[in-house]
Amino acid sequence: MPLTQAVVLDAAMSLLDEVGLDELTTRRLATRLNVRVGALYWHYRNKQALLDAVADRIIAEAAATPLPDADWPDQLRALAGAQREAMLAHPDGARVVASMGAPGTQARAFFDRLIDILLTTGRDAGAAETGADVITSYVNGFTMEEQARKANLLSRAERDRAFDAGLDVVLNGLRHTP
Amino acid sequence: MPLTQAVVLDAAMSLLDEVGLDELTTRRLATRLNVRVGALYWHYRNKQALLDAVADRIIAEAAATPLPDADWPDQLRALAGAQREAMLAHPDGARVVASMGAPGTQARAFFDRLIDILLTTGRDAGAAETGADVITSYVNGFTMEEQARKANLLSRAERDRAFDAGLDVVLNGLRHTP
DNA sequence: ACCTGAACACCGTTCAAGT
DNA sequence: ACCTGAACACCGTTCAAGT
Repeated sequence: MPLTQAVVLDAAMSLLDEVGLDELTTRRLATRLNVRVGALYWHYRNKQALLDAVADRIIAEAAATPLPDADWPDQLRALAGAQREAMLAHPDGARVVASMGAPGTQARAFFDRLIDILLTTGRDAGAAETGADVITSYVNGFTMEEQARKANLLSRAERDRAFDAGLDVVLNGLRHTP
Repeated sequence: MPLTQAVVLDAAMSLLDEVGLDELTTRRLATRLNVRVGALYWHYRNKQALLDAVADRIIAEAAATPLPDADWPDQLRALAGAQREAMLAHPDGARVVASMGAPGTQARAFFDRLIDILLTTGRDAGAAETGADVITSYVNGFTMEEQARKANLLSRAERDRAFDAGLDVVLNGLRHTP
């Protein structure tokens, strides 16, 4: 049967999981799909478009996480944690997400969930956006650093503690910023 | 005269400034230095080692910023702002810093300045490290996103306001976290 | 010590031509 | 509509040999 965007994307995801971003090449991907390289360009305009789809699929795992029946800081904690998990679940996941050319549907959906929670705290739209920005910047910055440099130095438990401690600072900031 | 690490690094910096990270290739760099590609490998083990040096030089601009004679939140603000400026001053600066393989002398020096300021607030070593981590994660995460996706959508003034608003949240968090 | 010459094993992208 | 064949214009890295 012919290739589809979804089939190419699935193959790209498993190639990423097996070899990491630097070895995720269009040629390897084509070989894996039993197709010549040029065929990929019928389904994705270029490699970056494919990587954007990969990023959005990673974020989809976080965007789908159920909200706990708890207060807003714990809800934000759940989403922030899910976003970190989703990126850590794939080699170079944070780098793929950070190098995204344009936010996809899932990225927007995830961001909107943060906004919605923050709006329940009596913030106006601007303050909610600031809050969502701080959280995503912190999560992406932390996880990028973690995956690039700390994963082989610190245990997973130590990194979890560091992430949670930093997130507490951010959430305390949101509590005390109008 | 023969090449040195410093000469190669200088050329790499100006090539980055002119063409960006994706076009900063060892071959272009060699051409610019009037040398064959292989010569670079006498001075740097590989391309990543050179990029690490580039990253450390970018951070050097922030690490050298003078501390204002102000309270600790304003001092942290100055350092965080300088780090963002340093990355924004070069195309893909945030991506270069975030993709750093190992922190160099300047990265450590910058981090230590954050730690020192946080230690003046009565925090213990662990809490100071958490604080420095939150700040660098936020600054790197924000600037990465900014340079990759927002620079052409929002004006510099709008992005400055967004950065400052988020930084205020982080600093309020530090104020209200023991 | 420092660089050249030359090779090795790759890349991403395009596009006429096939089916 | 979807893919092949084949090319174009590159990559990063290594290393014997030169100076």
